[in-house]
Amino acid sequence: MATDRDTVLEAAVSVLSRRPTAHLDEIARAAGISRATLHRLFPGREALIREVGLLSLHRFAAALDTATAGEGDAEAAVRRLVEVAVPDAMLCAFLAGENQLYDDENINALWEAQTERLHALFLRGQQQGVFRIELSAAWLSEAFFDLVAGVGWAIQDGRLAPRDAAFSITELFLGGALRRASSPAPTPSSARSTETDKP
Amino acid sequence: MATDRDTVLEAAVSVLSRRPTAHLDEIARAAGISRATLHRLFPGREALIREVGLLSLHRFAAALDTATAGEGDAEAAVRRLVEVAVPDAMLCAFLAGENQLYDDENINALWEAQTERLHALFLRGQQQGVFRIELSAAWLSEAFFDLVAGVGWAIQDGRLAPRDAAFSITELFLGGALRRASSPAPTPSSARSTETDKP
DNA sequence: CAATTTTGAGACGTCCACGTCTCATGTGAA
DNA sequence: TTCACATGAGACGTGGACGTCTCAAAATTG
Repeated sequence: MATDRDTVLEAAVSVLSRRPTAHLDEIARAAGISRATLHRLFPGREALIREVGLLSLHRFAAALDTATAGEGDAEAAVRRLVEVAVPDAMLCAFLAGENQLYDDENINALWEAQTERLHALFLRGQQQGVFRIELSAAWLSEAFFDLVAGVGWAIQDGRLAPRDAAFSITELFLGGALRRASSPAPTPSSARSTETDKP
Repeated sequence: MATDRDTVLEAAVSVLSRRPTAHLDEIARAAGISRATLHRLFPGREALIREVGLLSLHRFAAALDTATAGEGDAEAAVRRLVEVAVPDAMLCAFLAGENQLYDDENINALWEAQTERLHALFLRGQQQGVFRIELSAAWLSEAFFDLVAGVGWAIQDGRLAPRDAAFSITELFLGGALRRASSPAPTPSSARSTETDKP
């Protein structure tokens, strides 16, 4: 049963995303198995968190695939991506917290690749004229991933209902990222000047 | 020199926010002091991270204070808050990652208090009619903090220029949170229904 | 039912980070 | 200069998590 490993890994994520220093006992108990079995599945702690990272990255890559994030209207692509990525939001939360501390070259390359795909999506949206250009595509990618990760944490802690997650992300993010048809886009230079409160 | 402790704590944040399992050697080196001096300043690891949490919470509370987040127009309050909170974004990143794993009752109470202040700000904005009501105030608080934390990480990793941080957060977040004057607000129920891509 | 495999529980030994100590060096004040 | 104090470097003991092992119980398979 190859799915058994994934089940354990998902349980590990739910623990590690909140308490990165959790003992293996705790992770094993969260997965419903004994510490011995955990060691039979994964040689050690290092291997475990490495596989957790890989699973998370593969899941996110799969989300980008099934959402066909690289094709068509960028706004629609973002909506699809959110819908598909939210179930794995906790894995994204783990990635956001752990970020780039892996020595594994393979993992870093995978991470870079997915980041690049996200970046390309928002860049395409800007070229299509649907996303604002005052906000850099890099920042849009960053913020998008932060919101997905935040949703993962919030759901785990019971602060957000899972059924509201996709709607919440989509509305908030697109509201800030989409270029409003009517209003002329403010230039970054004009907006950067320290604007005070109200006229 | 009371500021010495804070300097060390800030250095500790920059390490711990990215690698929560970092050894004390690493933290000491990041702070430019020896492990012995680190132990002289803080009795142990537990005390260190506890004080890091306290510093972070106090800084965020101070940001809410100096931004007078509890008064006046909610939109202007958010703009002020972003401007003041961004310099301490890394501390928020630490809080976001560590979240609620403290046994200390004092810290948890402090955390709850600041969360409540944020929540009240967005609730007030909704009552004033400036913030969208389809997005719950709880979610707005959550997302706001996530973005600030994300900016902290991004700045540390050099993915975002510090001078762009406040503008990026403000524009993206307010763009999604502000109620657009013209368009009628979509109801959550209508929006929740699985909307496909484009008509 | 019998045989095989898998799992859980527990007992070890090992290793490393932590906490404490001492001592030499460096720094500031008298 | 001299003294008092703080700091850095290093050694040392300890505790606890980790990794490995064994054995009994349970599950699966025939």
